[in-house]
Amino acid sequence: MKKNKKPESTIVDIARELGISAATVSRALNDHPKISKRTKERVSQKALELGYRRNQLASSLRNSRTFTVGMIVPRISMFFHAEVISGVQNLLHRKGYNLIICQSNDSDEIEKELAATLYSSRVDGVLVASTLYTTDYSHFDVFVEKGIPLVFYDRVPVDPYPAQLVEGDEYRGGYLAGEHLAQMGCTRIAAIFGLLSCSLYRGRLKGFKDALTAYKLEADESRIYFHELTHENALKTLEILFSTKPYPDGLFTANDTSALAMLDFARQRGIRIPEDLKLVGYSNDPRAASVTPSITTIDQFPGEVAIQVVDALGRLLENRTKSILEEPRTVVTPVALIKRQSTNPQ
Amino acid sequence: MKKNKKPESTIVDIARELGISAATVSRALNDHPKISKRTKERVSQKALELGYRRNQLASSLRNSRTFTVGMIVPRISMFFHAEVISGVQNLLHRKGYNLIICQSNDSDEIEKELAATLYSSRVDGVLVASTLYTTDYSHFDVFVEKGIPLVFYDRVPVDPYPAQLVEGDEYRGGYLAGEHLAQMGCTRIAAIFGLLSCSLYRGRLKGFKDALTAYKLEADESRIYFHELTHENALKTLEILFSTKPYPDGLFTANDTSALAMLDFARQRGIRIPEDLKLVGYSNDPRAASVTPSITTIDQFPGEVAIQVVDALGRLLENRTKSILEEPRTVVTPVALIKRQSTNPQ
DNA sequence: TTGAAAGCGGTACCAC
DNA sequence: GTGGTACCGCTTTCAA
Repeated sequence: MKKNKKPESTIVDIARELGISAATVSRALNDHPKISKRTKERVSQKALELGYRRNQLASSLRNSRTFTVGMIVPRISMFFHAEVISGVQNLLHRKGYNLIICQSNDSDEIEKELAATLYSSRVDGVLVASTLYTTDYSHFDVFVEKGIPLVFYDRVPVDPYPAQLVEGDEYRGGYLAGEHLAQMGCTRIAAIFGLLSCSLYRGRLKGFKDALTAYKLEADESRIYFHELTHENALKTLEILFSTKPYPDGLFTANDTSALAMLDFARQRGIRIPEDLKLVGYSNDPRAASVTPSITTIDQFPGEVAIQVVDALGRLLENRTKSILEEPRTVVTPVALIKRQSTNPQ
Repeated sequence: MKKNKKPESTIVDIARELGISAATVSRALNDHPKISKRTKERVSQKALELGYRRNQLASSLRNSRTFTVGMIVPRISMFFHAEVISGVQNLLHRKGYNLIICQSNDSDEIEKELAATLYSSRVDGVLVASTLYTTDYSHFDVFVEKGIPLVFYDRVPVDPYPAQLVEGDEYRGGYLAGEHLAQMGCTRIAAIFGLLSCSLYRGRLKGFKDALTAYKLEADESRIYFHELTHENALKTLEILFSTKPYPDGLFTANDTSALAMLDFARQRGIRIPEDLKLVGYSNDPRAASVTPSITTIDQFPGEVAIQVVDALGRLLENRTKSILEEPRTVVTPVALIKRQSTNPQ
């Protein structure tokens, strides 16, 4: 099988064939107002004929615009992130932007490296959901310094950082969960959160505590655990929680994976849900709806997050060309309590 | 807030400050063997000092290599694809490649447009899981003609196309499903497949039929349905399937979403699973494991698919630089039957 | 071991 | 309405 690579054709080729200048071809292809209709037609005709396709690299180099956005997430396959990425990609595509996707695998080392790569690629903007462990955000400084639009979402810097933020309403999510458990009559409410180095869990914890206080149930610190929210970790914690009576009668887990672990644990130990224990998760993972009992959880509306993220980015991209200044701003996206069987005693 | 964009520094800046030529700086940064150690040190020192970061655009334009791979999938958030993308991104990152991710939303129009965009971006290679409706693959011809590595996976061209293919073992998946239902004693086996315009369902159908034949159960065409595999469509079909007795006692659905629909339908109609009907899905969606009864399904090992895809691409990328020819080849990735409660009568 | 200069493909300013 | 030309930042051949 012979490999006969067709050569790439350039505007110069078109120009030569048509006996006009490359400048004119460029203008024609960009629908410049001062180029005659006839020339435009001849050019686009010839472009088609030669199979010409713009070399975006050359164009970007010249214009300092790549029409490419970089995105860093912890893991692409996490339900919430997959949904956000999907939404973001669709919205960006409509605006004519490409999306370079990177995952940090929750390693701040990798995150750092990815930031450097994205900068090298001269992306027009960057979207970041940082790792659980990022406390030093200085690897993003380069974008701030160069005025490159930077939007953090979901997991955002805890300390002030000069970039746009799109956060879920974590406080409200935590509050709704705590309130719901209280309203359903729980009095010994336990909770499992992720590490407080991450913005997410700070807000959820605060909301949760405030809700208990509001319902005259003081949050029992000894029943609140903090660790990476994996299935295994959850099982270990549950083992402890259910080692001494009185057992908790309510549990809030800051993700659905941990809530699913509780279901497994309950089955194994003969704990009835919701009769003996009421359970609330977080994220509205599809599995939460399909298990029996289905799990009450907090929806984060990833589609809405995507909209807000792209919106914030869009404003920055426009302002950049108009060189208007934009103050760092925080957008808060809604959450909602999805009531299901795990808290419903009938 | 003042916007004091730091200017980008280039190799020319470094050269000027050091009183050497840009050529030398370039070579030093690329660790060229003939540059003195001392010069290299001075250069990298100064680069750090000036906050220099390579402009990958300029480099790519010059070298005709972008170290960027484009990927087109139907929907990023579909479980299987999210997993593959995740794997692919991690593997490509190790090889020093970026990943531009695009979704066709199962529209062949969009797919066409995306192919053009990726070509314009001069990606070094392209990975595609095409739409359910793509029959004309000519929008990918440009990659073939220009010798740009092209790998189809999962949903691959049905007719011969000169590109690398990574396919799941659809035939075996269908066979395993049919065989399992037969072995569990089903005699009136129904099935729901996607449209046969898509490579996936052709293979699954054939395997399924062959299995039934092997077990002396002729596949009853009137119990086999073909349509887009959504929850709603499945419910409609089930309504028909369960409108006249004798009801089916086994059902194979070519995705898990449809199997989940069957569960809903069964609950609503008082059909007991697995007692009255045994059910097998496809994909090993996380929900299939968590529902009650849990659903027997076919695992597609997305991680393995990712490995094979990147492997095929990697070979092409290398061969391209060595300009060795590579014949179109098909890699088949394994599938496995995951037995669960929906087919287990105890 | 290093420098000068051409050029990757396209764009935009300045002329005519 | 169109052409000439410099230039975006980096690489590489050729020469020294």
